Amino acid sequence: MASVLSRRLGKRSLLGARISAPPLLGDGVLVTTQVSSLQPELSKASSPLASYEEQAEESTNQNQNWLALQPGQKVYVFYNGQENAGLVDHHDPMSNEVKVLLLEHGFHICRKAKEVRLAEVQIPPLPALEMDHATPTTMGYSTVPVAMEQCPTTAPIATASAPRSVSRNIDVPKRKSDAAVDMDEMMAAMVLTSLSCSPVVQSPPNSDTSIPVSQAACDVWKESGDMSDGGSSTTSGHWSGGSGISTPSPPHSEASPKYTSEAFSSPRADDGFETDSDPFVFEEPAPRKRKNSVKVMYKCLWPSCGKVLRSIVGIKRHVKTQHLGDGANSDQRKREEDFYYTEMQVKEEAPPEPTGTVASPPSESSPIIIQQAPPKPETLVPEQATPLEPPLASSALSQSAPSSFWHIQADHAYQALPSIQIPVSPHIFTSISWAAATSTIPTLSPVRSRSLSFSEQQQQPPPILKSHLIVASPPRAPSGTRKVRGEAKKCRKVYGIEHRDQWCTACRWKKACQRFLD
DNA sequence: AGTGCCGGGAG
DNA sequence: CTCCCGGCACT
Repeated sequence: MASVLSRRLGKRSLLGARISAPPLLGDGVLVTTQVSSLQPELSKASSPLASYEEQAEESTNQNQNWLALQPGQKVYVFYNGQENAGLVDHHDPMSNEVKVLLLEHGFHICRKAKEVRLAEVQIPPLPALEMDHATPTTMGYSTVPVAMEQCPTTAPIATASAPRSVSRNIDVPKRKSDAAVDMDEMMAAMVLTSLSCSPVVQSPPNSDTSIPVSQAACDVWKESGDMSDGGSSTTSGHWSGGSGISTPSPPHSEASPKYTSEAFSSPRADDGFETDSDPFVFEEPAPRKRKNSVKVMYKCLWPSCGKVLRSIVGIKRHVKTQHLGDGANSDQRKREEDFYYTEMQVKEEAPPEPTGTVASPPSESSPIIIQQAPPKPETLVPEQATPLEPPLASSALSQSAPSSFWHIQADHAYQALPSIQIPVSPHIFTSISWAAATSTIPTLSPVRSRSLSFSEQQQQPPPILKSHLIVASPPRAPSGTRKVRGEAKKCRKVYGIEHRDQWCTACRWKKACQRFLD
């Protein structure tokens, strides 16, 4: 995960370079040598650098010559048919010409950047930065034009400080262009990211690095709230979803209050994930940062509504009153509301962004659902289905049978069930988390059998069907989950034990017969 | 006793 | 996941 992110960051911009360069090369170290020696271990240590390396490599092709052409840099140029050592006096990025002071001759010549060969193979510490942004490039040289006027003087100076010049040039960014800000933010993010990989060092470096850019960093967390949020939540959705799902769903509803409060009040994921490896560790910083500047809002998901409210209560009321109507079946309504709003993280100062945060983190929305979904699954599915498709005329029955179920072929239904049920729930719940959807699955089984029987019933007298279905669920509760024994003939009766191979699969497996449904 | 099928185990 | 079966509820 960390690597993914870092890769992503790396590609987006070169902050990686920015980050590592100043601290690493800052002190007049000869970039050429230093960097190369540092890089191996650095790249090992943190992925950001690795991506930086990629960048550097990529960049070498196009920018090989000029990107490192800093004033004072030692280069070779052809003059009078032979290669002469010289120092870069000025490199004009626009014309891509380089003014070089020939050491042997003591005067300047202009050469195309292509014709200039670097004295050493340099790994541009920051140049990567420049290649992405024209501004930085120009900026890096912003002082040069002045110096150019005084070429003679500049050159010697440059010579003296040649080794330094590169790094000096590199960590100049004093101005705060947008790009720079971005980079800072990204840089902070990356530093935090990479640092978070090593728990030991985690906190100290964190604070150190983030201090200068704390504000920016905050913004990053907020800005990329989508990204990191979405990313982390997406992933956390997977992780927590995975772990959450694996645990039995009943307990969920029991522990719901705890769950919910955790999810809402303190989004920090570290509590639960302490012992987990990188991915989880990585998540720590984000929630913390976010906690300060982001607040939770609730958005109505009702088509063409999009109302955003601050309180969960408010949104529920809104959904209930505005969209669901205060029906008699308040119990259903109560749960139904939950599916028509989504939690979203909103920057405190900014108004809720509909698009960015709409994708509500599954891991966070699930608690809501779980919290409030009392163990009464029958209504769950139907209720969800109703808004999506106009209520069917045939009353409670049709409501309780999602259309998807109807297409199940009786004979294969048993086998098809697992695959059908699962896809159906997410479809219905749309933005609802898998965890939630999954948690309902077990309890859904009753529905399954009912709807299945319904498909069978379509060929049979409706009255029976109706009564059966309506009565079915209540009676079942007292008698456990046992299905009422059907009257229809079953495979066993029809084919006999001797023709067991002709039984439907379910019958063979001693499951509810799918061929002769009641 | 016969039947239907849930829950769960084995591979 | 498929396949199987113990064991229970019901007839």
